[in-house]
Amino acid sequence: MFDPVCPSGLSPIRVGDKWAGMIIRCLEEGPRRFSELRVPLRGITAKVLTQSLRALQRDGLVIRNSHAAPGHAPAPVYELTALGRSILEPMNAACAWAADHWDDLLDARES
Amino acid sequence: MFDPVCPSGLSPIRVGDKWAGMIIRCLEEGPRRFSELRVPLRGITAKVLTQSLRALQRDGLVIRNSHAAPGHAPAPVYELTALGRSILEPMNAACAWAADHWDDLLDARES
DNA sequence: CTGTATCCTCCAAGATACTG
DNA sequence: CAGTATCTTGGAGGATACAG
Repeated sequence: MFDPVCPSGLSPIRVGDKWAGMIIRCLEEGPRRFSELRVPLRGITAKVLTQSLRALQRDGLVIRNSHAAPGHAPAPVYELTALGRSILEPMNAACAWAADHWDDLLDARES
Repeated sequence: MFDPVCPSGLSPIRVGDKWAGMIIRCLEEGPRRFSELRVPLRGITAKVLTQSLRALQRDGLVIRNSHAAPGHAPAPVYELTALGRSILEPMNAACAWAADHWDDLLDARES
């Protein structure tokens, strides 16, 4: 299990629901299709991915484009909106914090 | 209802559990006692405040000091650790983002 | 492939009552 | 004042089956 907000799991900072941060990370490098998202997000079910994506659309962070080419099956792609890209900044700040203080967080838990 | 991460409620960025961000904000200006925290955090029950505080202690963000003076009842105070204060930085980044994009978030929801 | 429809489980969070 | 002890519940999230 990895963390949207960096190394993995311990950071108290979250973005949206359980998967939202990771979805945003997956869309960072460009538009992706439904099944492409399911690969890095191992373990997510179709239902939950749909739910998270709908929530991100509702909040204006992600947009769904239905590229229907004639003679082809419709191939919708999801991509970040400008708003969605803008949230990468605070996410990266959170990520940097988590990386900087990883040892402190680990120490606090085990002691 | 207000938001740990700024204006109020809509921001997809969260810190810890439901109350953690707000608790951290309440401790920003100095140590506070249990009952002092319950005032700004209106509606929180003793049980849930205890739980959140224990989680913050476990993660090393908050420390509980039991100032027992002779002849007085014990008066524990909660305060941020250095680690706890350090998380204010990414929280403020998230806060700034939320403030900057408040209108976008509102527009996305209502349309 | 891209979903929707059901059903189920678990747990965060609240209500309430009680204790040192 | 500063909690602990129970009980309850709404909803997030997962499993599985089915659909266009």
